[in-house]
Amino acid sequence: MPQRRSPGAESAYDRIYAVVRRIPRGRVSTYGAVARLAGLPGRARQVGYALAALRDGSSVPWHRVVNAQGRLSLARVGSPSGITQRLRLVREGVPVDGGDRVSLTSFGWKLRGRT
DNA sequence: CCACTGACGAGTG
DNA sequence: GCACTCGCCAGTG
Repeated sequence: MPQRRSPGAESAYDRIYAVVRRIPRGRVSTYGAVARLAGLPGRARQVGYALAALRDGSSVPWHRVVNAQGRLSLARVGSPSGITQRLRLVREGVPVDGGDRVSLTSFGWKLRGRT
């Protein structure tokens, strides 16, 4: 093991993963929102970087994170995982249109839990 | 150390 | 809705 971390000092990645794990099934959140909830306002890019570092089989529901426009960024960059993301979302009941977009208005994760 | 890239966001035209 | 700019930060060469 490389280095031991100081107690209470979690890495930014750990906090990001912790937030993503809290996104309810059938709902989606955005990179910016996750960053903010993780205590990293303005660092949405780092959220994307953290998710990109995830491996298959991780307990982090990364497919529930889309960009601020409601688009599947993964599909936008032509990544094959975009198909997986779309499939998983639809399977959870989140409709994805032909432009790889989801309605944040209806399915965006709101802490208020309004329906 | 510098330049470039990338699962992003907000602002402007 | 689209194109462009700037801000942010980690990783790579």
